[in-house]
Amino acid sequence: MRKRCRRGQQPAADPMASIASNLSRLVEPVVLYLLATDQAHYGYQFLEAVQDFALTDAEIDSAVIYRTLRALEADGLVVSDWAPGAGGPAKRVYKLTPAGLTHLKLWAQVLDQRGRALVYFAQLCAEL
Amino acid sequence: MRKRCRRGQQPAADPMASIASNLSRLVEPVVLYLLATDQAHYGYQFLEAVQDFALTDAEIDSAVIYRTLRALEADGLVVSDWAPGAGGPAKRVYKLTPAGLTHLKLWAQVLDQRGRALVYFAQLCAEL
DNA sequence: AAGTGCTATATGTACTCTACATATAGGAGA
DNA sequence: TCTCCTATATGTAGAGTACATATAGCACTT
Repeated sequence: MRKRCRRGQQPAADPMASIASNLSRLVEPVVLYLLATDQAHYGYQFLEAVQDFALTDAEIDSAVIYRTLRALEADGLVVSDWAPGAGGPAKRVYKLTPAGLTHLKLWAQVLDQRGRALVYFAQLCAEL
Repeated sequence: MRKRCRRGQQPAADPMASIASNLSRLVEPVVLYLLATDQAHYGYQFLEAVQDFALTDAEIDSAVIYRTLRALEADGLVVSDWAPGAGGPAKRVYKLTPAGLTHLKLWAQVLDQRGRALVYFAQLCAEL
């Protein structure tokens, strides 16, 4: 059988997880939200905070976090500064810009709409 | 500004649409559902049926439909047969297999879960 | 001094999904 | 013949991601 699972690791053990792995990770909106609520301010911290966040149950890759943050900065949705490491290496600390907050609000509207559509679709399927 | 929009066409005119375009199209479950409910049986028909279906408001590309159907067949979730064209070229007609129906039910569970998470997340953002 | 482990950022590579473009072909009607 | 609608298919490129790897600071142990 062809590999249906973009993200490997599951040896077809859990079909639910295998399907869920095909959904977008939505790292961008979660990162923006965590910044907006002061729950995380630099890459390594997001790595832990995002896992707790239930938008996806898959483990988020650190590479994705770091690249997402850089992309957000390139778009002016966040800004960064280096902070000396407190008992460890230096951190690149991020702050949300006004544009970033606006962007998060847009994400919220889109995700609400999409979420309702998904629930509705699931209900249609359940009636089969 | 970097191109945030994987699917082009919007000239930054509608930021909502631009964000929504970053969401997965979820063509696979919709195709399975349309097959299960006898709403479509071949590629060109899915092309129209999928547009009406509100899981995504973006226009679905025909290439995606055809490749999705072939992939589903490679996995044994659907089977196909050629049917002579009624006033037009021949059609490759698809049927859902039992495995395909099972797969759709799994999709439904995953999407219900994900949908609720999205709505919840949107609500958290709205409280900002 | 060297080794281990945690913190922290970053890049290289490969794969999937998708957008957009293009190719092919049958049939109907002008 | 030309054009249009129906119908399937492939080529290519970009985005998002998984997995692997490289780097370095600091603390603690041996």
